[in-house]
Amino acid sequence: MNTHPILQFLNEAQQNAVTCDAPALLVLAGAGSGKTRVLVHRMAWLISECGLSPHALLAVTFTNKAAHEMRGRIEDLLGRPAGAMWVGTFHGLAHRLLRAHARDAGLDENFQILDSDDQLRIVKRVVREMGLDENEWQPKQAQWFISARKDDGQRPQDIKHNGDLFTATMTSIYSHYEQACRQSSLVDFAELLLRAYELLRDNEHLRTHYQNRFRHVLVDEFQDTNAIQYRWIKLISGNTSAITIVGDDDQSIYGWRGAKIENIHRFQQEYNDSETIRLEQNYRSTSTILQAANAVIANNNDRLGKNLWTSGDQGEPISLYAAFNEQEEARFIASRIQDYVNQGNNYRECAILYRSNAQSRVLEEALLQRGMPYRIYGGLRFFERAEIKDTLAYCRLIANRDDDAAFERVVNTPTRGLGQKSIEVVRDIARNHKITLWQAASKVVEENLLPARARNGLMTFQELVANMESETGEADLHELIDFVIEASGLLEMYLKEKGEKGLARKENLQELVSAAREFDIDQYLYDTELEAEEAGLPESADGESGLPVMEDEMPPLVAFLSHASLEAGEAQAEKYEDSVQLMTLHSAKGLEFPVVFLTGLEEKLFPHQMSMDDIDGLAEERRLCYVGITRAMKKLYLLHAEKRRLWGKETYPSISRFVREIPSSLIEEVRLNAQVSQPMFGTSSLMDSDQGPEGFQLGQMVEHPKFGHGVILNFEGSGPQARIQINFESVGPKTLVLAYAKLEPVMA
DNA sequence: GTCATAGTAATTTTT
DNA sequence: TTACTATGAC
Repeated sequence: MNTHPILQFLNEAQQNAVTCDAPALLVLAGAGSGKTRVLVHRMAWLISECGLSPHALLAVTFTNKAAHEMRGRIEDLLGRPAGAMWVGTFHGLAHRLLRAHARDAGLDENFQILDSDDQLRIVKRVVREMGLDENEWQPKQAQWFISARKDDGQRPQDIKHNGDLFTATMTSIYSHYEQACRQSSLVDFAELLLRAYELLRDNEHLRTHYQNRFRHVLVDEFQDTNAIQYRWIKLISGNTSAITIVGDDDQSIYGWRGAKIENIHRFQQEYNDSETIRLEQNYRSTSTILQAANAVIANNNDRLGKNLWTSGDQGEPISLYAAFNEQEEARFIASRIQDYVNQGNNYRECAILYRSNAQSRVLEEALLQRGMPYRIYGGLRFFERAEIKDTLAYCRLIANRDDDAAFERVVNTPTRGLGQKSIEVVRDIARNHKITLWQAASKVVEENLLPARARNGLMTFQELVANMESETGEADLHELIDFVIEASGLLEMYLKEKGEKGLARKENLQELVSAAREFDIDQYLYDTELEAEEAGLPESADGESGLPVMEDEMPPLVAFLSHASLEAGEAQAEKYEDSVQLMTLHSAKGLEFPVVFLTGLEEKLFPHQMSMDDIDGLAEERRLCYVGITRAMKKLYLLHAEKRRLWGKETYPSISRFVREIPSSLIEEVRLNAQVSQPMFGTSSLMDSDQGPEGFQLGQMVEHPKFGHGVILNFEGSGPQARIQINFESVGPKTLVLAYAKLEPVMA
């Protein structure tokens, strides 16, 4: 056992991962195996033992939370600030690159970032301006199309539609949308990544610079990377930098968002000198819980393979409860939590997880009824609130009059007599002259193209924005925002809202001012830190190559606006109160709780209807289930309802296949009168493997005499009753009685 | 410009 | 069922 301080308290696999000197390292880290710890310790190791400067490290994560945590922990470990180290999210780092080299990236210095809300507005406008029917060509769908293509690295000209009307139209919308963004100097989230990639790809000078600078690139949650992120990582690390990726193929749950689980396989192929280290010892859960998780995930194909184990106790059995309906499910949970808390524990140790947000209401009601405190994750975040976005829209116009998204948002907020008609006139002018809305508005005013009232409204608006700028020329950021809130009339408008709402909005606006004040200070501290670090590093290539360092001259307002888009803030406050935690399975990833309730374990709900028809969707649902199970430390409850109201209709769902994939020996069924017994559901349906009755396997390709080829999705029952669900290429999913189905396996 | 009503669609979410 | 959008009446 190595006793180096950095390696203390790490197990052997963790130590190997920290000290590995292969040029490319893949760490397959199971749930609860100390993934972040390894990453942080490896960075500390590289700095203190391998002599790398913090300047030469690049660490990438997906969420701001993870990035902050990583930076904090590495600074703790090193005992000093690591300002010069690039630690951030893909989007944050891409943004940083684009700010530093805006010109080379073909962007305006003052470009701003669109969040998905703003993006949708622009897409909507584009669709309308193209004269397309919004019902036939839904903006939401177009937005999705554009993002998906960008995530895949495709520009409109790269897309081949082969006469396909859908693709052709969508591509055309994409193209028009791009133009609109360019005109307004706006960049959406996917664009940040794509643009940053293209910047390095097309600019050899910059590429070489960054490849030389970053001697070691580390990526967290690698299973969540999309195509363009992978390519960006490859490009920036070049052929000479070392690379460490950490991930877990079994926890890939964002395939629907463009994440490519195959990137892990690709990495192994493309870096043929790579080494793979598995972290399989789990420090979180009881062995019962781990066995259940392992059994479920074993039903997936194409895994890299990994078996979690623990040296800990077997712990309590998993409780399975069949509720009458969703209300009863909720009441049961509430009463169990009550019992748990009465034994001297805290609410915050309990988490209720569900597949879709719609399920949360009934759960909330049950908790409310008992007066139990709870907190829901997800929902509107601070910078997404209407009042905040309105205020920031004014700020964006101060920084850049050509920001059409901001213009549209507040040109008539608060109302100043500009209805749809008037705005339509402005839009027309803008489109016909290929100018921005602000420029078009000026033209409308000058040439008197609108009735007096509307014309006055436009003039007032333009003067208002101009005044805001001149009045606050020398002011600090928070003073500017304070001024905008007042002068725009937004405060007055919101205070008129009835009930508590107006007051809450006012508080949020005040909160925005304090956020701006803190941002001023942070920004100042960060800059000085950075300079100090850079100055102390003579080997830095920045000076001699004439490349700008970072954030050299970003105006505070532009910096703050970017910050607001990139870090939407916490979803809900009051996080210090002891409360039950409610969230979707997706948002539970990365968290852990002593007691976990997995709700709605029913076919069509979990696995969800929309993911049931193909084997990939099903595999992702199963991974989601794996994530859910592995959140639990001590006690896991599985719940399903026999009757559930779904969209106003009563349904009688059957128990989720995932429950049946857990060995029955790990489960005890909770009966209504609180007695406990062994599981009762059909002895044979509780199968401990993915083996079908006749040796067929889930995901296997089979041939049916009538329906042709299809993939096996599920088995139900056994004996003469046994049925099998297959997704046929010709007719889609079908459930057949196995005994009559005359299936033949098909060799791949 | 605001309010009421009808119609529609309905995972998962971060940046 | 609900929640959101679009439309039409005042």
